Amino acid sequence: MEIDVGGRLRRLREMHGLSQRELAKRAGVSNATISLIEQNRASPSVGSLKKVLDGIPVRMAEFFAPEEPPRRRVFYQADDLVEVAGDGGPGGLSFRQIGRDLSDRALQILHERYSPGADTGPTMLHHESEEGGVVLRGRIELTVGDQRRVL
Amino acid sequence: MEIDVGGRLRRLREMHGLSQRELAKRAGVSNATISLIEQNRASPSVGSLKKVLDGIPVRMAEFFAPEEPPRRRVFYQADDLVEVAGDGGPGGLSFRQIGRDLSDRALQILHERYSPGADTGPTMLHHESEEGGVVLRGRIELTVGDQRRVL
DNA sequence: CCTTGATGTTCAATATATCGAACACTGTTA
DNA sequence: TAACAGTGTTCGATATATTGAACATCAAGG
Repeated sequence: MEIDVGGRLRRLREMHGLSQRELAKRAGVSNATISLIEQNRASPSVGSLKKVLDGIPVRMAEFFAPEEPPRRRVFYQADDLVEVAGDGGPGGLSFRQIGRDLSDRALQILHERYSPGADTGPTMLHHESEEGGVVLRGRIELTVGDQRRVL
Repeated sequence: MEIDVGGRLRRLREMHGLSQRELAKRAGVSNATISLIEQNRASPSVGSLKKVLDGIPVRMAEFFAPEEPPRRRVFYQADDLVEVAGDGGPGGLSFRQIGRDLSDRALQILHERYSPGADTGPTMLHHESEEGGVVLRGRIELTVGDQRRVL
């Protein structure tokens, strides 16, 4: 997934009615730098980009925030599943989450795998929401509140 | 206004349980690069930073967003599975529901099985809620709104 | 004790970003 | 016409980011 840094910068600059030299002066960089960045002939350092954006002014998070997610993602491939457990390695547990960004979702779905003997530690996990699941293979001991079962 | 890129990267990396070398390998950069960035001894190019963040994974806008995205956690519980599809027979489809009484629940979980060639009929199923799932075995064609995919 | 494997750091070599100065082009004006 | 002031681009020199290999440290076994 490429980011058209140059294109975004050029659009922003022109939107604010600035020439490359004006912006360069405000940002404390050379006009050549801005030209090269806008042509994507150089990938600016974070520090430089920050200086340039401060001259417009635009904040970093704004700059990288997509204008609008073109379309809500509905389908995911097996390799789009995001490992959200601490250790994804073959020794521990694996929680693979459907979708990367859940910020506008009410539902989180995980595909979980526990190696034999693995557990989630001595402290109870807790959250303000409902939760349910199906054991597909193997046996697991589960504690919910004061109830405990092996499934 | 300075941005502690190194500190943020280090915190993110450790939060995900990755070593500098592991992350470097995923990102396609050298471990030295990550070390220098985390010490703020180098201001990475946006191209490099993008590669590194993709290895975690974290998006640029997230990385530069001042506030942290809310984290959610999940674990699970089990019960009797209740067949809720019309025909539970060996010829059609099978929807097995977690839990018998959903009257005080916000969440319904189903374990679904489709025989080869089975489908849900010509009329779209619809409901006012969010829905998600994982294909465990086989291939299925899915239509959501105007998007269609074979998973 | 001595390995082995993992960690993060440092260093010289190389790739790349950035600078200052030139270039080419446009429109304006004398 | 010539001279000028503005634009964006390109070029060689320099600063910086990035690399690959080394280094130092620590924990686990033998």
